[in-house]
Amino acid sequence: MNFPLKAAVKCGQCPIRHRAVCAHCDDDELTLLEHMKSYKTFAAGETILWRGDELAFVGSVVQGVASLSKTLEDGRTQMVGLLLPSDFIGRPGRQQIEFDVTATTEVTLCCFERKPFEQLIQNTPHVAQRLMELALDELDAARDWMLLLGRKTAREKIATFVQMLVRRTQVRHIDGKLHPLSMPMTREQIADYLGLTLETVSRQFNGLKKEGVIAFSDRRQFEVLDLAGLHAATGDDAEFIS
Amino acid sequence: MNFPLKAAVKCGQCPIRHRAVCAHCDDDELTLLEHMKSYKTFAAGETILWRGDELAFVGSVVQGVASLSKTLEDGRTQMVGLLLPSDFIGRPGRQQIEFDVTATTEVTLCCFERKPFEQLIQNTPHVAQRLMELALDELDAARDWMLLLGRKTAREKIATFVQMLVRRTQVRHIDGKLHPLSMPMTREQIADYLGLTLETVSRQFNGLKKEGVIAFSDRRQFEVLDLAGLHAATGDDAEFIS
DNA sequence: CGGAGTCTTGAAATATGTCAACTCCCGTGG
DNA sequence: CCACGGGAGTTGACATATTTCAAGACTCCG
Repeated sequence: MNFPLKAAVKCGQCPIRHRAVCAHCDDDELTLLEHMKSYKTFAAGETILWRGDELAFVGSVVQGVASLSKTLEDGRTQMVGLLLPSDFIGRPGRQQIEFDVTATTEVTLCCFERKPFEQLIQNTPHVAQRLMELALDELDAARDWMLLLGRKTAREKIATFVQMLVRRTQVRHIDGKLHPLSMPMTREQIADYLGLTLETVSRQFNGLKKEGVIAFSDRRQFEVLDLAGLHAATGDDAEFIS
Repeated sequence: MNFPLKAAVKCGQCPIRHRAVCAHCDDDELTLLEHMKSYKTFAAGETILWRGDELAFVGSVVQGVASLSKTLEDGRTQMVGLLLPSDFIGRPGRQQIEFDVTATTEVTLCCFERKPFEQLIQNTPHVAQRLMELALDELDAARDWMLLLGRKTAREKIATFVQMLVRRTQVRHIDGKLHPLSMPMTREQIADYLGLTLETVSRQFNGLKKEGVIAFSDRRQFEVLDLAGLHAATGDDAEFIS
């Protein structure tokens, strides 16, 4: 982790201004936050927080991807959350977290010290409310993931994962074909996210490739050729696709 | 569902008074709630809410067990939450839910109409705060369940499930042996909760029985003979057992 | 007593994991 | 510039946990 830089970017120009914890803030509130915030950057693979750590700071992901993961006695691990830009780390009233937070790619966080931030929440309903919304969104995502982990086949898991990437990284589509996307994680990380092994992940990607649903340029760059085919491969009930 | 009975029980004597959404309320606030609430009872197996339903009411589980579940196109289903007494159904700002809510046993709910309840939240920070705490608790539970679904073996899943029952139903222990507990669900429901088939659930219960970890009196009544053995069988990291 | 739902148990099928070899890619250092 | 090395990814053969299919046992209730 490099040294915390004091507020390099004005909140007004921040790329996550309208989606992060500050989304509902007015200008006055934004000024308050601006004085409290500092940026921290973590290299890919670096651990941001360890399970059980005293939570010194909380904050939003500005750039890059971070992940939450849990580990069993014998080392098996499961990702329990993927944090993309605008997602928040740390919760009011929790001094510690029961999972590791790791930088999956290089990550930039907009951090606040926990104590002052919690005081701010008391008098800033806009922030408290947004925090609630973010928590509920995470809960929804967690429940979708439970369905995936408990009941989907390897193929469905991979298709769902790709579909999520498409949704969460805003991309333009040109006649049903999507602009190139990049996998923000290694096969092993994907495996830990989907409850599979990295070999199975590799095989299923190649399965979808052979069927012409996706195409790889690079091992990390791909595009979706058949969006309908992708949806069909997720196993989800079509009636409820959002 | 029987007819809603108007506030049969005084909040002061309510069994979930100190844990439900009203936990932090003072007497005045409680009086407010008391005028809004009504009880509804659902028989075992009855559906309380369908996925996609307009959410007319929200409320707390007073008695019994309800479950949240999601279903795939072809009918595979996964429980994504188990609601025990004091747990809350419905979230501020959400008009609908994206899972089915079903009564697992006979369930009594303490209900509020959604619209008035949401207004009440605005002026009652005690309720809003408690709602946040409950949501965060659910998020924690969901993440533990993701680890279970993605990475645990059938045996570990069953052991974890039993452990959860022990924790969530307060029971006295007598020299490491626990008073009889009852399974609140069928083998099939347990299977849907754990991402297994009912046959596997049955086999694993019998496995733990043969090893003397648990003992069944009835098919639904059992006791834990070896609490340490149970913990060991969950696969969880001992250092972090709470 | 009969029947339906629930649960158990067994044998066979299969999806995914495990183990191992090999390729590809990229950066480093001589 | 090339050789080297290591991490990441692929592919194959085999092992196995869990599912699937099927039959039968138990239990409650009309």
